[in-house]
Amino acid sequence: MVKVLKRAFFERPTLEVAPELLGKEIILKQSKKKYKLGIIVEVEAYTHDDPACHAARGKTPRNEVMFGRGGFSYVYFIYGMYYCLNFVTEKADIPGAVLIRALEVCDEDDIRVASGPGKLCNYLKVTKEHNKIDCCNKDSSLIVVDNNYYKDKQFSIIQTNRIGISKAADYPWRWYIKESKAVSKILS
DNA sequence: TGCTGGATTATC
DNA sequence: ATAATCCAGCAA
Repeated sequence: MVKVLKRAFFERPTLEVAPELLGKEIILKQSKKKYKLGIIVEVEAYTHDDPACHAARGKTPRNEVMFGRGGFSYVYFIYGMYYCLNFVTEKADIPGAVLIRALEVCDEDDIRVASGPGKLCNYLKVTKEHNKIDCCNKDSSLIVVDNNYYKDKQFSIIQTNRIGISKAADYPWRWYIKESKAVSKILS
């Protein structure tokens, strides 16, 4: 039984949603019978009053989806070669999103094939075509479900600083699962 | 219209 | 430490 995360899960304060996404499972449908799965083990939060947020200086064609309802995907292209996957949070007109930074995969030889925001999109084959998908609709090609490997296990969450940004670098808005070997980078 | 730098990653 | 490689956002 697949339990797709509901709109109400995403339409809450970004800082509450972000850590709760840890341990949830992303399912991406690549074709009729082909799926890619991954458990979220690392996230970062970006809010409306956050200088590092793409939506900080108003609505643009790129960040438009962040101003809509929660539960939609926000995918953007960066550094000329990578895509990043986010889930929109908060109710309509309040921009906010959670960047998915790492997934743990079970059916691959390399447990770190999706350990980084660019690598995970490469693994799932996420592109700009996956922007603005309603992930609360069970028929969508991209959904987040509550069934997962960590669900019935004891796991601890580490909260620390975000990675790779210059603005508001001191905000402790990155969370990851301590026990996972697929976390992108452990700061010491 | 032109320029700058980025929510990255692999490699030197 | 730096190259790879595009394009959004802003200045003019």
